[in-house]
Amino acid sequence: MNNLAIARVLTEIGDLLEIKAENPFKIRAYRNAADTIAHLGTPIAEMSDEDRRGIPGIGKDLAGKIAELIETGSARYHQELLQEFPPSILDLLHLQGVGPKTVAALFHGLGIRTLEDLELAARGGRIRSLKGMGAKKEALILKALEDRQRFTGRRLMVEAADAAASLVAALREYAPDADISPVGSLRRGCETCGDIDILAAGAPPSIMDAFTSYTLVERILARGETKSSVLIRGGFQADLRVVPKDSLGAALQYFTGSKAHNIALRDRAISRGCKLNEYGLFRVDTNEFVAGADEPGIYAALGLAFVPPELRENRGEIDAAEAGTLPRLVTREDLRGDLHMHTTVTDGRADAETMARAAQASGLDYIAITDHSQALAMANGLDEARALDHAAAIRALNGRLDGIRVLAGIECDIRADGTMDLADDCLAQLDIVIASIHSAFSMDETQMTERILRAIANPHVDIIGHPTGRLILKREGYRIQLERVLTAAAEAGVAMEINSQVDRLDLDDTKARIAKEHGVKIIIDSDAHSTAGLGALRWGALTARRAWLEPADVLNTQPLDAFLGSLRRNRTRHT
DNA sequence: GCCGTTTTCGGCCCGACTGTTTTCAGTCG
Repeated sequence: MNNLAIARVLTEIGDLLEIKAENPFKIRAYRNAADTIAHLGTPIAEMSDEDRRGIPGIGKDLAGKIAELIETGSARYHQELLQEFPPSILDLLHLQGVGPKTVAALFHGLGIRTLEDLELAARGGRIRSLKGMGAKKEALILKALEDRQRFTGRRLMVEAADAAASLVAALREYAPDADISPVGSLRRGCETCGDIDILAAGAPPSIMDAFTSYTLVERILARGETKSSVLIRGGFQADLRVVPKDSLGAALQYFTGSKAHNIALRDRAISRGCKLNEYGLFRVDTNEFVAGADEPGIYAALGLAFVPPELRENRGEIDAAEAGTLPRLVTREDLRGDLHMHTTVTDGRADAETMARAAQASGLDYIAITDHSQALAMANGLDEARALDHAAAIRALNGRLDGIRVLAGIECDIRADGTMDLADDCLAQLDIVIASIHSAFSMDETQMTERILRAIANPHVDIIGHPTGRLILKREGYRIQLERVLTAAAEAGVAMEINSQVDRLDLDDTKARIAKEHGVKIIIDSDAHSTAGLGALRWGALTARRAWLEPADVLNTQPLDAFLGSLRRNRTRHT
């Protein structure tokens, strides 16, 4: 069983326990563990029992259940719970406005087991026969069933960012003196977002009207003095919170999350005789306001260095903030070059010169043109002769450009057997080579690992492109033994890419962090297929920040000469 | 179920909004 499968079982146990009205802290323990394991990076199946128990939030009991899952593929405790409740009942729990208490009442009171049962009962007016439920609740449930398809699940960060930007612009126009900004997972730079959270500090109460009457609002879920929720066209839920200006910092902290980070921070507040909420940090005994006007003030009052939003996942950042060892995170502005892009010679939409001028305008000092190799026939991939002609044309381009340097490279396919799609003497004549997999995804883990190891062993390969091949929300990455790949890359001096395409972000944050721990250097690049595509670097940089990367971890933060010198092909060989 | 330079037992984050209510439980983030 892999980490995600184990996490799913633990989450399901948590959900079932909640319907059973078990101890809420026990439920939290299961969910915490599920979240931790889902983001672990290394396969928990390969860890020793002792190492597993060293993971925060995993104790004797959970370690036992995890071992049982790995050894037998299921857990007795989980199966026992499923004897009590049919698994289809969990679908009910995921409806908007339906929680564990409602699910339990529906199941025990009316025998409702499925979404179909629920719809029939609601239409038949039978829900209102239950204690604490009325006609409105019935209507709410029917709405939730209706919205289920359109408004469930997470979406790509870029879609949330776009939707949030228009909404924030509209609100700022309404209340120009207020501090209005996106918070939540969007501010943390998460690769997907489930909803859009917006904070308005110092806005007049009437901003709620501006919010609920925003042109794209389809339905109002809640409307209060300080908090409202709406569904907007395109499938997002958006929440607006209003606080006084004095509470700006506390509210930013509170609504940026994550939940796990906030719980840990409030724990810390309690241990220091304080209480932390969205209005500020207060002494419990005197109710004295300690901090809250600005966000760094909250962290300082708790004895912590300011934690950048991207790190707030309770993955070690609080200890690091206490010890003063937080990284100085890389920024988009630190990037001097972009080493992966395509032109009209293969499947891009602009020629090399247009791409170069656009890159220069975006503040870059150097780029590499890396069109596809021949295996990608549908993209008009290059054979050796065309690749070398293209390289000559790219180098000639430098004579017409001033202030930006263009490198001649290739994104060369890694064939199924691990050999490169172009001959070594061709690759040797280029300035930079990215090796990527675009075919035969469904190999087993060992074969796929050997395939990439063979590519790393080729002395002309500088970078492994989108190393796991995942497409966010669409396709899981191919299965590889990441540790082996990273160890080999570190030894060979091959860099790993963070591909900035919004549906790739590959390596992802967790894996890029592990790469850094293995001493592997990272290259953040856009994989642009048009001039607009160059803007994607922003998302790659966010992912790198979530991976705790500093400028020194990222090769293309360096000036051109130093960058070239750090490429595998140009490094002095140690024998 | 986890966790402990106060604790191996007794803690475990916090507040807003809704609906069905005469004071609050349930849900959500």
